[in-house]
Amino acid sequence: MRSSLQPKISFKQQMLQAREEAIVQTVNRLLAEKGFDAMTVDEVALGVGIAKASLYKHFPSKEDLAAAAMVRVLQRTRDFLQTLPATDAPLLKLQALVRWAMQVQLAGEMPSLPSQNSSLRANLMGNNAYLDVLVQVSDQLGGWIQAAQTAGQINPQLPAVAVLYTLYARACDPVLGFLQAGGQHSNEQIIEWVLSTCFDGLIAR
Amino acid sequence: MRSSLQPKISFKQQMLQAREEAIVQTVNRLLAEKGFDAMTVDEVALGVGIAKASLYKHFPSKEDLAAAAMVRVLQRTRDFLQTLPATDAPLLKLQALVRWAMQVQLAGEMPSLPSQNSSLRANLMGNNAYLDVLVQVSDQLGGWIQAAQTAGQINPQLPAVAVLYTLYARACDPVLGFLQAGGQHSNEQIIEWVLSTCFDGLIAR
DNA sequence: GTCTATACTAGGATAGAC
DNA sequence: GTCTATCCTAGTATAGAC
Repeated sequence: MRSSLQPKISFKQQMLQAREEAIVQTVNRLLAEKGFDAMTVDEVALGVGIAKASLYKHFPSKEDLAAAAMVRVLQRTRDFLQTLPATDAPLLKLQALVRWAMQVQLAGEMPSLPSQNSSLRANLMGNNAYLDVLVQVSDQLGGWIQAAQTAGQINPQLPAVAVLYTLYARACDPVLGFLQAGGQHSNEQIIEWVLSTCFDGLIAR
Repeated sequence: MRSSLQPKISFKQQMLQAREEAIVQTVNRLLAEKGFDAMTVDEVALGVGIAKASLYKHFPSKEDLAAAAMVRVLQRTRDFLQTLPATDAPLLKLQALVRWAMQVQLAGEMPSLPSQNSSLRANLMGNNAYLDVLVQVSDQLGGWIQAAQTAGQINPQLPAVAVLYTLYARACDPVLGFLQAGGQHSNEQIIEWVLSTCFDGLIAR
């Protein structure tokens, strides 16, 4: 009985999920392009090709739209981390992550939220899907950071949390965009330079 | 004849300048606290203690208010650079600058503008006072950077402009605020850590 | 769950008197 | 140049029909 109904339900759910995925993809692009404040819900609706009111049936507020995009990018991050060979040294994996995140940013797919906005922060802190995946990623990275410090690869004098924040910050470093705007260098070249400043520092080794 | 009138004119001008200085100071604080988008002109007027319309007699738009705050902080920067002993090594002066900028940020006095906002960028690019002092500071720093690279102190493989952007970026690095929000460490300690990641890198030396 | 049409508010900017 | 009062657009969110 139930099994004969399952396909229909599943189909409906798939449609719903596909629609929401389209929405979140548009939000992600707009957040990367213009940031949270400059992004308007009208633009999102236009980009998805549905009415604004329909958007609000899926997500109850603009903040929730942004949160969904953040969840998505964190899931992509978590998935990427899982593709890294367990045999690689922790430092190598951290560098791979930062390189990957910079590629995402230069490809215009890294959503950026204002770190100051309070209503947005409150919403995120009440969003369990967001908190869950953020903790997952942070735990994974935190483990690698401590291992790399114990192995003497990453400066053990730095608190692990400072290292973690630094890595997160590089993922949305404005330096990338500035260098790209100059138009003089390839994305690959830019990424290697910023990677170098991040891990090796400005001072010559 | 003229000389007997000068005091009165000068007094008026001084009052004007003092009023505008008070405005810019308030704008600076609000920009540091909440950023450009979240700052409202009403708040500025309230903070200064004058009517909003009066504000618009001094500055024709919100963008011009922000520009004035940026000019002010760049002038402070230029003045700070001039206090550095000419005998100091270029690298030492660059480190002193970054340390100073971080102190300013942690003191809540570093105005932060969204690097994406287009109307704001257009306004800044048409503001000669801003461009002038920006060029002054950038030229000064650019000279030190190249000298430090020639001396083999700063990694000569990096383009000077990449180094310059990196220094500017550290001045408004969100990592500082995150670490400060943790409430675990002193401002001095936080600054030394971020300075270390900036110049020495994450990898142990 | 999608649409059109609209409510409502915040916030940048201005009018006009003094 | 300062004020009070107001305009007006943009933008979030919702009502109500289908």
